[in-house]
Amino acid sequence: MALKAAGRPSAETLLLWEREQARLRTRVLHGDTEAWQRDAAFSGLRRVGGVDVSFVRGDDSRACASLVVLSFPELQVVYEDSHLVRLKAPYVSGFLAFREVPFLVELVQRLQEKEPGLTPQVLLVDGNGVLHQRGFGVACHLGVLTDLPCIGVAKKLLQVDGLENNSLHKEKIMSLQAGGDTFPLMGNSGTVLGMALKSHDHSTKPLYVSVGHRISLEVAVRLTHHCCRFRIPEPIRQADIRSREYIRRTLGTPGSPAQMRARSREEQRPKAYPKGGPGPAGPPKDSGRGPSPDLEDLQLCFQEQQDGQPEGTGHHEDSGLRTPSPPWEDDL
DNA sequence: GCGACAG
DNA sequence: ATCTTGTCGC
Repeated sequence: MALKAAGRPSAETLLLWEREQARLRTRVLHGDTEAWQRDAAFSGLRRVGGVDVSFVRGDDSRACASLVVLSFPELQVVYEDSHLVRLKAPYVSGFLAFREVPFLVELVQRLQEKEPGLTPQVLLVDGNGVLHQRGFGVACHLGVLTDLPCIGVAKKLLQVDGLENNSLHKEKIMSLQAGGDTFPLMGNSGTVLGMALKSHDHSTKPLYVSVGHRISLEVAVRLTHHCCRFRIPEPIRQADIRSREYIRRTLGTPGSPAQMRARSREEQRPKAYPKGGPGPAGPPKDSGRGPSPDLEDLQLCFQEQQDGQPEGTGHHEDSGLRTPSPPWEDDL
């Protein structure tokens, strides 16, 4: 009865999934249940978790699930667990949780067994909460199954209940001024399903924050903003970076053009230099350099330039004069 | 046939 | 979700 990780689930499966979502939905706790959520400075909040799943390009059944815990408000990683997993369900919009959530629950359980003292007081989840076709996105699903406060943070607007990424929506985005600015996402039903959040001053694309479990929308938005050193909140960003890094290091990307080129370069070059140091025209690369400034951040910002609008200012022709706020820092 | 489509 | 180019600045 094991589902293939690729291919569309049958209509019967989708009906079962819908019933499961409806059943679990009754267990969502709305509103703030923790003392720190009521405090203007989040006093008492010490640990914020983030989860993410990264995928193997050529393989539709393997992925890496990561859970990280960060100190608050410092946002330093104090726990990480990355695990290679075998996917059992395909991605279907509206049913993301059935693909990812089993592994996320397992990561939380492992943490509670090994390091219960590091259990996060709130979890930021890549995806939506109640901003969902049936009001039960992955952040609600994970929240109910773990009973941890959860916040849904999506990078794209899920167009449900009349919400549309149309010109009016884009106007509202452009009207956002400073980091922390928001506008409500009101469905046809008249309910506010979530908030669009400008996560920092120079971010073009907003985040779409919605409630998962045991937290109010206002607190969810304010906390998400407090977690943003760059566009993506640090807990999710660290989980993303670490899960991708795990895949890159263990599986590489066999077969990809870039990997093939990298491999042939690697084979032609001697791995050790027994005598003369680095070969003929080999300037000593970086000898005593400290950790170079977040290389990962640059990758994220390029991704934004891809799925975002081409951002007409992305030229380098305006040399010399001014360096206002480079458009490519959007994801930093 | 066409548009939509969290991750 | 995944891949991808090249460039500036410290």
